Amino acid sequence: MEKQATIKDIARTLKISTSTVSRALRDTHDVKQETRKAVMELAEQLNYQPNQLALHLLKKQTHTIGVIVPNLDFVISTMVKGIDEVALEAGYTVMVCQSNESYGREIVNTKRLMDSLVDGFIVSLSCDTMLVDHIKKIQDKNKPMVLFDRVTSALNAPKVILDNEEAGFLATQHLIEQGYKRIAILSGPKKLELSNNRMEGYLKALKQNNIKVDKDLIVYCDFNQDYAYFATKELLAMKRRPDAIFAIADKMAIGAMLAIKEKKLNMPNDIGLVGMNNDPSTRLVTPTISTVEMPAFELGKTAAKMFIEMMHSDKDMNDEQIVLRPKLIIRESSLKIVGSK
Amino acid sequence: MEKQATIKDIARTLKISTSTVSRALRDTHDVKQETRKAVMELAEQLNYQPNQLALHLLKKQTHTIGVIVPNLDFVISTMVKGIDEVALEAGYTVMVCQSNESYGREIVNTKRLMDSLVDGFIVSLSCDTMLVDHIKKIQDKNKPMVLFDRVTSALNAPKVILDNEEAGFLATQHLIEQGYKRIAILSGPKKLELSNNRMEGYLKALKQNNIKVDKDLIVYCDFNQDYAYFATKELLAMKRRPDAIFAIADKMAIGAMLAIKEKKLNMPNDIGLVGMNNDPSTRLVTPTISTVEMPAFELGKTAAKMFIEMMHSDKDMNDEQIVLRPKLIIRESSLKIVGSK
DNA sequence: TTGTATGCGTTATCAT
DNA sequence: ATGATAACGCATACAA
Repeated sequence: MEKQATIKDIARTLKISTSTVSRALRDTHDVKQETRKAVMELAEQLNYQPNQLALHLLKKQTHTIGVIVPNLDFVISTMVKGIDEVALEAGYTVMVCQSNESYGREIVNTKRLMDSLVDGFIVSLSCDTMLVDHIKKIQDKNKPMVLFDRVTSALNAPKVILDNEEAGFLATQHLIEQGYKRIAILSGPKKLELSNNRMEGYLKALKQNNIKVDKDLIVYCDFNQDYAYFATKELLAMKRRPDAIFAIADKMAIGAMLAIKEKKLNMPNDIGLVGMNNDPSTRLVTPTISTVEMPAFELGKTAAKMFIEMMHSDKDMNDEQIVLRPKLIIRESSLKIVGSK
Repeated sequence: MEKQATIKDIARTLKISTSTVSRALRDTHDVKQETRKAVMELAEQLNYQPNQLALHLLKKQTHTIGVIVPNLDFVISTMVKGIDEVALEAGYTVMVCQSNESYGREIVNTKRLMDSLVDGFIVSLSCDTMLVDHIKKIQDKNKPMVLFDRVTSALNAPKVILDNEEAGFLATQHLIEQGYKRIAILSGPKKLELSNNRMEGYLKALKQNNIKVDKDLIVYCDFNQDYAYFATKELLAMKRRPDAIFAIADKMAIGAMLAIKEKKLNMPNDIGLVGMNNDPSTRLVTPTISTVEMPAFELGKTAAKMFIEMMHSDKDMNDEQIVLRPKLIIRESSLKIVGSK
């Protein structure tokens, strides 16, 4: 309806200067009780709200965090919720931009937010991202930035991640303990370090158990159900097919499950399956799918806390890295009851 | 690294006035080729980027849209993706705030964004929202606002919604055609008009088929799997239990499914089930769950387009309402093959 | 074609 | 205790 009232309006009406109004609105001292009261009352009456834009320009900060994520699937939106929670409490507003797994989109988004809109960034890389110059630009401008979940060693920045090697190890070791011998891995895009780390956990488990690595059982896949479905079909068509599959994301595990069912193979008896992320659907399908859970909400919160700390301190935090622990959740798809075979 | 270069820096270096620089950077005429070229080159070299905050203050707009959503589940994040797409193309940046289905949180979020941070809002209400004064305030300040998906007639604003009555009708009519007689509905919170509209579709279908309404078969439920699970258990414990259930959201349908399976009832033979939203998990479970699909991405895009139109025109659009059509997807949970009983 | 002055809303510095 | 003024970075009406 009406135009937003400003300090000037108050000053004019009360026939005092804008500086006095400004002070009355904030300071406790240096202003007469009487004036202060008058100002407060009029402000209330006019429903005065300080113009944030003016403050932003003046203070050169916006109290806004740019959050760049590859998409908003279950796990990531849980992380975002964590970021949100901490940010809100610290007085920050969050701008979430999804890059849709596109490198180009990620660049556009960071560029747009960079130009004085946000104080800093919390970033998780898209699958598609190879070069990280656009991220380096953030650092060049001295804006605080924290990487989380999908990080890269090409960037020297504070990071909050899952212990992905441990996750890969847990899943694989579990399959081995259940008696599976030929364990395939559906890994993610090679560009993502997270894929490689989970794979290293897989390799480590094989090695510790003296199982020879079979290159044919290592498949690189997109984070995508359909792709995983086709990849699994191929795996199952091998002369010596795998007797277990570790998919490094539940979306892919679901794709694998569909291929396995189509082939009329029984889980866990004919073939074992473990996914990762504890996506709600893994509990709903038949059989239920074992998975490695990551503390997504906690991870988001931690990233935000780290960001806030980085904002408020001036020490170099680029070497800091917080690693959270994954947790194995055993369900039907990989649990061979003793003697059930 | 270095401080961001400003127009002043360029002016000083080139020994010309800031206004000339400003013009050279934008206008085509009114500036000598020579000067223009010099300015452009120096700007390039200094990596000059206009300070958005200054522009915001000057123009009194931010080219930012505040998007308030109750959460970021599958359907909603699909809608947000649609909003994002259109907004980006139109040169707007999107600030997504999830209210977590909390009335209080919704208020905090709108308030925070309102204070000169965004040019307007695209809003979907939280389950919990009863009063809409905080939304009315947006309108009082003459900020464009579009409601989508979860809307309320308490607000006079442009709206983009699904034809929820039609959705309810489609689902119920389908169940009736499959021969189900005692059809229960798991409806959502009464506060949400969307719940009531879907329910009206349900009632309409019953009426058209001369089926008497049984109040015991109408259950109000939270949008939540667990709640639906317990509600369904109660329904199934009735002396004359329903032989079909329409859950107005897939999350609830999943809850219902779990209760049905626990009771060892067969879908679709002993009992039929239809959900709504076409959540990916409905295709994964056994049996697959019939559902009513809404064009979520399209709905988001439409809302954003409407918002942009509202920004650029000054005609009163408060009475506009765009209604999108739902689509029934029949799957195993409700399809009785003829003679299969 | 270019420069000067003013303003967007606020706070901080320096007077008074 | 309060006021005048400058500044944040930019655009624009008005002069020249």
